[in-house]
Amino acid sequence: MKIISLHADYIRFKPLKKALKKIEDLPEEEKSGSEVKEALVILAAVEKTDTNTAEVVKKLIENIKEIASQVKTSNIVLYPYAHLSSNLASPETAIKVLEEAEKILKKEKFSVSRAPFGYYKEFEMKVKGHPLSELSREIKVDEVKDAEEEKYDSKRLLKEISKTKLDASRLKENDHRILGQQMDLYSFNESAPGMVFWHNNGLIIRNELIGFSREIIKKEGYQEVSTPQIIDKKLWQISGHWEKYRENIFLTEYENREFAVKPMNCPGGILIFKSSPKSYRDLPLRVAEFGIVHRQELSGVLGGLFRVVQFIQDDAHVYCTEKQLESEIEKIIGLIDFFYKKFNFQYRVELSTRPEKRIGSDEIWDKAEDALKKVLDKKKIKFKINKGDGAFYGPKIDFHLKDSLNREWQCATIQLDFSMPERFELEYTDKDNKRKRPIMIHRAIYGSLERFIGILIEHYKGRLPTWLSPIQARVLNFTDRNENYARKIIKELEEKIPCLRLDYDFAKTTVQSKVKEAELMKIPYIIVVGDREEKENTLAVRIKGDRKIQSFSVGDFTEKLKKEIEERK
RNA sequence: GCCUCAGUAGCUCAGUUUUGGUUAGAGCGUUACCUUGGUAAGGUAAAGGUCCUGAGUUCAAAUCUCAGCUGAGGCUCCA
Repeated sequence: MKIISLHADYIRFKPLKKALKKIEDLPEEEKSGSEVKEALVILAAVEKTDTNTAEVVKKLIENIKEIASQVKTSNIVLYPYAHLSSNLASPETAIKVLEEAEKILKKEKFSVSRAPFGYYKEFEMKVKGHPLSELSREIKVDEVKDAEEEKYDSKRLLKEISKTKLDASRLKENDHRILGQQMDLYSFNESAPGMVFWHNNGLIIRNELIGFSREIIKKEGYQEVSTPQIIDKKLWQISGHWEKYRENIFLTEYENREFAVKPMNCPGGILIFKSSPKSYRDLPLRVAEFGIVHRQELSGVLGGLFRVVQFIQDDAHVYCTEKQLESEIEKIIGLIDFFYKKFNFQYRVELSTRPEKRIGSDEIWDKAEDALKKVLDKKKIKFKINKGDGAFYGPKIDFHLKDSLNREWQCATIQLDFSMPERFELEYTDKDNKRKRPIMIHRAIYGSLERFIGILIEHYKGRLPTWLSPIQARVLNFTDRNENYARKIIKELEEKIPCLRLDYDFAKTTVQSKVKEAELMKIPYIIVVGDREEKENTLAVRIKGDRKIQSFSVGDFTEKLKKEIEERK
């Protein structure tokens, strides 16, 4: 807000006609204008930046009071004067500020006149010539200071972010939410609903799964990329997400530009595709991204790791020609089957076909659906057809897995897409030197790492394969006498298997209690050493909960464990 | 988002309605000390509580009322 204060012998003003259409008519007594003597005239312009009107008014009053006491008058004239600024607030805001200021000044025993807002007015005044008779002031509310002044009590707020308490009354014993807590994998907090706080142990599983995927897809000829977390709204308008998916998108802003927190990875990936011209020799182009996405979901659908707001997709986009389509899909189905067999998952397949609202010709849809069907048949995969359930841009194959309550969750997905290449005008130069449009395949194998880990935990009842176990082996000593030998064993194991996740428990309690503790953490290899082992230079190992204890030489055990981890078993 | 249910110590739970009432209890875990043992809980002691948050009713609220948050199951939608 900008003001000029003028200390005048008198001011006379009279409204002539409305300058703004929406302004209400003046009451009769104001139509003839008025005259104020010995006045402090405040020419005022409220600006767009004056959003915190309460603070602005407060500061305006402070300024007026200060000047009024200096020039020794109590007659204030508030005079709207738009010409002081080129960045005016809305008339509503301006009137609000001026009215509020008038009210407060009157309470403080000033005599206040307010010239009508939104009228062309004629005015006449005689300004005194003393040093304080003409002053200009800029009234600014400091945003940072403003935030500080906002009253909050951090101790009280701390009370509000209590830890999330799980109601396990209807859950099975092997529910991932119960096991996740027992095995110290992750937690939730009400301050971030639907978002996972990964503890060290859980993050190990996530990283191992990603590592496994990286290794496999590299062999399959994939590149890997990473795209920004927030991207200008424009991109989502181009992709169509703005219309189709808006209510699920988190919005933010940066320097007066609207940004969307990405709900999907594809549009970002497409920008990489477009960053350089493509040739038919580049196709099929397989690009993977382990991308973090955020989606606003209805609060009632959230649940454990199965349905979350923030998750990582093992996403990939394959850009290919029509001819390559079938073999690419076949490859992806093979890949999904390979991954799911690795975990002994029984999955159910659905083929979703053209919906009523769709883009693309029937011919293309025929081709696309046929391609998907053909590959499924060829692979002898049983599937259910979900008529009309495809995406608006193409048909899809979904892979479903079951949880401990026998509910099905969609994990892997293969989606054909003719829409994005069109909207983003993707092109490659073909053999005949003509520009052609590639087809895009979206695919995810785990689907979301979160959901997949939830299913994994329940599937294995917490007893994960060794390569995924957060703690792969724990060394226990029988008595203090055996601690040195135990440390020697640890050193040897760590030297021979550098990536081994090994820990120990030398607590001065019974072996039974230490074994129990280790079993609760579902540690696959519990290595116990006592006088006997020390004497024979062996290890007594409890393998994957088996009560029959096996004895190994250190060398044999190391070999076995190393092999198992390397082969991801 | 809607319907139903739940939230008390790090974890699992008593206590909460019928009946609001002194300093909110237990087991496990933790810490200290004792115990030196052969594969899912060795002993003793101590520490540990925002009774989800806020407001209301009341002389008095973990307990009653209202609002909100989070979680669970279901509906609907998705990976």
